[in-house]
Amino acid sequence: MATIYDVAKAASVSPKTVSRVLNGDAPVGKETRKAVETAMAELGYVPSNAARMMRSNRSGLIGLVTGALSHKLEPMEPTGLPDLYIVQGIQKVMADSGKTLIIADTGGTSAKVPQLVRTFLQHRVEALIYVADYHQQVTLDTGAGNCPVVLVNCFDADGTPAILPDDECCQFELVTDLIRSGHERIAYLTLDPAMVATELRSRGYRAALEAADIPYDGALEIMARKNVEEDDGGLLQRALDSVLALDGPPTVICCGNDEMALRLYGLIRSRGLRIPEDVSVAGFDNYRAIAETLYPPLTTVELPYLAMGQRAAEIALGMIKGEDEQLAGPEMVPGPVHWRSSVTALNSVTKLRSNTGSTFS
Amino acid sequence: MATIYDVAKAASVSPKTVSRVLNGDAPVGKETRKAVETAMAELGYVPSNAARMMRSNRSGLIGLVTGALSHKLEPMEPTGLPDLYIVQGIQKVMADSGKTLIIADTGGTSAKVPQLVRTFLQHRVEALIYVADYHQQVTLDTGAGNCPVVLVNCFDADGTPAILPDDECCQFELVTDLIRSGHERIAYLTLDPAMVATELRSRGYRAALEAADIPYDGALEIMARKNVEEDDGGLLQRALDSVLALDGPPTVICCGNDEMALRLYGLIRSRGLRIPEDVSVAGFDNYRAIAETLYPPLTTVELPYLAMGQRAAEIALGMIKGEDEQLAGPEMVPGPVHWRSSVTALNSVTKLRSNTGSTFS
DNA sequence: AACTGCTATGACACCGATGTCATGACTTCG
DNA sequence: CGAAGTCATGACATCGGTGTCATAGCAGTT
Repeated sequence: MATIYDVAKAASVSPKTVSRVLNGDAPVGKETRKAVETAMAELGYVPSNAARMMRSNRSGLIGLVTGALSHKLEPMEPTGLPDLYIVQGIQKVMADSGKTLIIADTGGTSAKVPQLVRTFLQHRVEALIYVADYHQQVTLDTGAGNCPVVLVNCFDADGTPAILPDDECCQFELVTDLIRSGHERIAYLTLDPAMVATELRSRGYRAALEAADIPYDGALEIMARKNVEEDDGGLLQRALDSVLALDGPPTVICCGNDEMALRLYGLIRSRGLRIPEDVSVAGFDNYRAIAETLYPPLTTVELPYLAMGQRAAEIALGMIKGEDEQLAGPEMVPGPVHWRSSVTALNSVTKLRSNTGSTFS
Repeated sequence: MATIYDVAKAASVSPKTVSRVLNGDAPVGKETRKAVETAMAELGYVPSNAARMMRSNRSGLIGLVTGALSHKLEPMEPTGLPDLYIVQGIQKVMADSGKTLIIADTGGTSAKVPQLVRTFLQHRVEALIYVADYHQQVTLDTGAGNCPVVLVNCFDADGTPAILPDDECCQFELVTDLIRSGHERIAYLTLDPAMVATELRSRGYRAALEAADIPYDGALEIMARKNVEEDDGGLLQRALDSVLALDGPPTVICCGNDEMALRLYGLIRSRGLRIPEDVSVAGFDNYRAIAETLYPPLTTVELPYLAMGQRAAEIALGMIKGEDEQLAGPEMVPGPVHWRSSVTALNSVTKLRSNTGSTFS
């Protein structure tokens, strides 16, 4: 690989002059510049980041630790593929800032994290971003020293900057939209309560009811999914039977995620009911392969993973620049409701329903 | 950040001795070693890869160019998320070899590739891997010079080493398994013929029929999906009607992918038919969120994305080591059939069907 | 005793960039 | 015309490690 000295020799100038052409930080004669550029092209010269970094101490690298690449091997997927969208958001912002992402995967074992962080520090990353595969609390033993750290889709007890999906707000918006469409008996089949998101969404569900002066009916909110092998879908089936048997059966059923909704479609139809004429269904995650492919297409909420990734990247960049806007705790990012035909309007003023609070479609 | 000199001073030894402790490439006295290790721990010393690289010329970095992170923003997803599994496979092998992955995303614009490659070369990556989001031909203007390049899920005209899914073999295995189960009238609803995979799979389908002495009936093989906005699913509906109206209707319907199968479930049931009692269904991709969630679970083929990634990484590592086992063209990797209850056996000798050719379950 | 061989360590140059400072040519101004 | 300022360029040190070679101490050999 050609070095700056080779180029200098070929162009009959000093290495420093080549450096000046490269960085444009000092005036260079027209002739000289042309000679240098020719030499560079002929030799296929590409400057070495390593050498450059030794003086400047700026690696241009951002370290990203995630389980995104491995967690899909696990049998249980609590949600869709949030982390990938997050990584995507981060990548986009970083690329626009001229930073290069270096990625390491935990392989599902958080014990590997310190090792991975060490590797990153060896490469002198300018910031570290940790992306979790679902909304959870973590205890990160980074040993990252003074390297900026941002958590995404997770938070810790030490007030490390964190970007989180606003599960509560999302569920609130969805249920509020349902209420605007005339629904009042709204069932909610929840995910495993062990998940942080479950509790948050439940709050959003209740808050929306309360805001509309609809009394909360505990019989309508049922846990219908457990993250254990024994849950073969039986929970969902029983939950459905339970709410349908109520005196005032629900006109719409909210699901903890889109996969649950997909199963529910089958269960509802096998009971001879139509969607949405007899009962409406709403999901969560906007898992498009499901939500858009189902018939009728599924009304669901999109967690703002892409936006979260972007925001996390912005925060990280800010911390690199030393801006003191360091948020000392979690920042919640809301996401939009995707209204599709799996939910029918019970009143005629459908148009009242608008995309409140959504920042993107 | 502490340097090797700081450590040397703290331990009252020469920098070179610290280096020896780090790399274990020469004997170091017990006492001395302990002193150095203590100093390193106290100072939180992490060696700089940049400095190390300047002498050794080994960056420990592997460059990965992909559209994996952005293509899911596109409205049309021809297949599942193959590239992610590929990246996962690569990551795993590279991590095991102590290499760090640096990732850049094309953002869907292949025009960005030269720029990305340049960045990688600046970081002196030891190899470049390009991952496409679906099986296709590419023309890569890398300008990578003498840096090893491996293509995954795509190939070019120059004989660059490439790892490809064996679409033909996969479809062959699936159809052969169907035939073993007693099916003879096997419909095949294909994807857009513009895709490389479509033609290959079609060949596999016909080869399986031929191997079993079942005459090929063109009326059973219908294009049912086009990658254009106008295709709202109408093609699939008409294709289904068409095969069901035949004199000898199919006993099993193969789909170009799992999403198509998901839609087909709905269409078949809306015609009052049961799956698999009245007609069996098979998919393609083993898109688990769909295949395992549907009721009944979907028989489908898994393209060996993970294995492809691993293989690509191995090839790349081999090229780095300078091994001459360089394959000069594409290498095809087969994948396993996942047999689930969406296909019924028409004969009683179900047990004949075994996981032929599958290397993993 | 002189020599060989091994262990443990340090001095020093070097990798490929860039920051600092110096220098020579030329312009501009009082 | 001489002083001051600008432009274009180069010499040299430096960043943080590692390769090479030298050296000193201490067996073991003959």
